[in-house]
Amino acid sequence: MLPDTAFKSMVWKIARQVPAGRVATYGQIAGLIPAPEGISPEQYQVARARWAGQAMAECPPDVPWQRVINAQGMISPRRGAEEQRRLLEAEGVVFDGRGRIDLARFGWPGPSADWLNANGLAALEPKDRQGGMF
DNA sequence: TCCTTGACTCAGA
DNA sequence: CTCTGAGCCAAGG
Repeated sequence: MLPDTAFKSMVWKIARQVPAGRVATYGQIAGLIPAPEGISPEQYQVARARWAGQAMAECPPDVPWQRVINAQGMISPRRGAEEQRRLLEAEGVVFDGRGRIDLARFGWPGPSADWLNANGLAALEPKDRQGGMF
């Protein structure tokens, strides 16, 4: 589904950096990855978050997929959502009455500057801009 | 070729 | 703060 395999690999690579007990959002992860070849920055800007979601749907077993959630601090409804919540709670993540996680407390700050440099990435853009799905 | 269907996000009411 | 609507790319039927 995703045209660029490198993009998917990058999403997974970043997702693997999220420590237990912390959560990252699709847009946050996608925001660290430069636009794939052939995609205009404008288009990428609005579609990347959905792409990140798509990439997570195909992630290999060694990726802590449960630590990636949507920008509202909630688990995106789908098959397997219950298990995701269980795994997160087991790591110490707390959900409020409506199934939301306080990103101020459990949100992942992002990879270190060193890690970004080592992987040829730029720092997270100021504001994660708007979404757009697949 | 047309239509549907997604692990999304943000602006505006 | 919560809820709604619109924008969005690509694969598969």
